[in-house]
Amino acid sequence: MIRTRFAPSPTGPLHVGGARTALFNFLFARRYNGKFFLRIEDTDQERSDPRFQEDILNGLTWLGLNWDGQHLQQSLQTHRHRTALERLLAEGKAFWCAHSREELAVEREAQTTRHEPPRHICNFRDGAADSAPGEGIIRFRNDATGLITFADLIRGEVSFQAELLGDFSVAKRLDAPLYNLAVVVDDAELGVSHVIRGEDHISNTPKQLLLMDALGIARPQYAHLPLILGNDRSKLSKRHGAVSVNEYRQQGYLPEALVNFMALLGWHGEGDRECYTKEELIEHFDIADVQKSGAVFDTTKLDWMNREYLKAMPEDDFTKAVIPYMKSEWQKHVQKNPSFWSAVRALILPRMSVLGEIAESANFFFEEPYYAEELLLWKEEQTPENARGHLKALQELLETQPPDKFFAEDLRARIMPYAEQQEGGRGTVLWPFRVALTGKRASPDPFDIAAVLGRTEVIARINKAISVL
RNA sequence: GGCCCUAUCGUCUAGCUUGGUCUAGGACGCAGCCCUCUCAAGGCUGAAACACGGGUUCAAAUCCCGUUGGGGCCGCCA
Repeated sequence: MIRTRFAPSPTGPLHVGGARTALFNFLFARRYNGKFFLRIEDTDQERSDPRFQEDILNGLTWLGLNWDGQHLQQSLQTHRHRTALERLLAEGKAFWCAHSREELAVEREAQTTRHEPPRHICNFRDGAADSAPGEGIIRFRNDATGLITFADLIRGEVSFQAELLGDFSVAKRLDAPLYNLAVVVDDAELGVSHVIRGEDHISNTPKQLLLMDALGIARPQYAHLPLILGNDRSKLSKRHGAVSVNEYRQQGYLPEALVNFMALLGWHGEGDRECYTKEELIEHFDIADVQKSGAVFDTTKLDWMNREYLKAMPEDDFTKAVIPYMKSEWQKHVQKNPSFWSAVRALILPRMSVLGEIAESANFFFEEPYYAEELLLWKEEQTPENARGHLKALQELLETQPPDKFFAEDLRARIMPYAEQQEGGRGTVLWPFRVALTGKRASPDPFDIAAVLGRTEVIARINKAISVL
């Protein structure tokens, strides 16, 4: 049975790199009807924060990456870590090291200047007289020689020289395990069959392998995912901009789009297909199809993908999703006027990448626009007098337009013949018309907008524009 | 500095296992055209890549070696 896990540390909000790792673990487990677990690695008391844990859980839930059973809290497992440590100590496979951080730093620096591999071969490893149990930290006594090799599902065979690892640390105290030890013990406890994690963990793997051998734990399969990169091709981090899942959620990206996009960062299915639902991803995902090299997180493609998902969304779902991004007055207006909203939606949808843009792009449907006089003038050459004349003509045409014939096509049929005849072209009429309604350089077609706004409001806005000129 | 990973358009990638069908395919973005009062959407067209050098071979993006570039890790963090 396939068993995977996502094991984030709650030292920051869920970021896209972590989310992608979680996604691949999730897909792999679901693909083979296995289990996907979530374990919070909160052994670092200093840096762990329950608020980050909250953010991680929320983010995964929002993305639809549901894990099996209750999530695990690593800090609650320390009795198991302790048992493992005591066993290693008793068998002479681990020892207490009393070196200070300063001493270790000096040693490392000297090794670097001598071009030697940085490692700590500890002189307390044989239980030197001046090292007392309980003093300093616990290290693994690394007597391994030769190559440590493991098969990576993505990269093939990966080997390390055992001697280069030195006597690495495994715990600060008996009840304060360090990462490598905790991971090994907890993965064994969960029965994890496949460790799927970021490539940045590849150099931890030989240490974990050594610990597993010492503890008599069977090795899982490994798959080290390529890293998600920033624009400068270094590991994606805060300085690259928005990296947390929550930030994307707040901007109005859809979870389906983000999942689809993240899946394509390092994975590619058959043929030219780009769009996959979560279920389709589960069906098609194969760890062997994962790319080896890092992928830049380029949000322009995410924007496109989000637009595709937005356009494909059922109307009610879209409404539900976008409402939180509107002012409360707008929300009320939408709820009271379903046909109005339906028309607005059709006009703004093709112009929208993320839900949060609604505040900017749809304001004129809900509020009277403000604009500078010059904006009403079509190109530089139109005079205010000319524009005012056209607006007055529009006003008359609209006032004589029957209120029940105020659809976009009626208005077009009524106004276009007038606009066509004008010397500077139809723009001299249509541009001031559109600006009077929207106050914007860029917007949907004025006839469509006028039909949505209704006769009274349209005439009022034209009058206002006339008074401005 | 040591170790490890990696290398196809600007970006995400297909192709590499089983050399020839690759004048290297798709998507995003970009440019142009159509549509058009504007901005989108939509339609059409286009520019754009096998890091380099050696081999092996009749033939290499595909196999081998080397170089260079990029990245990661080197914690009493995870």
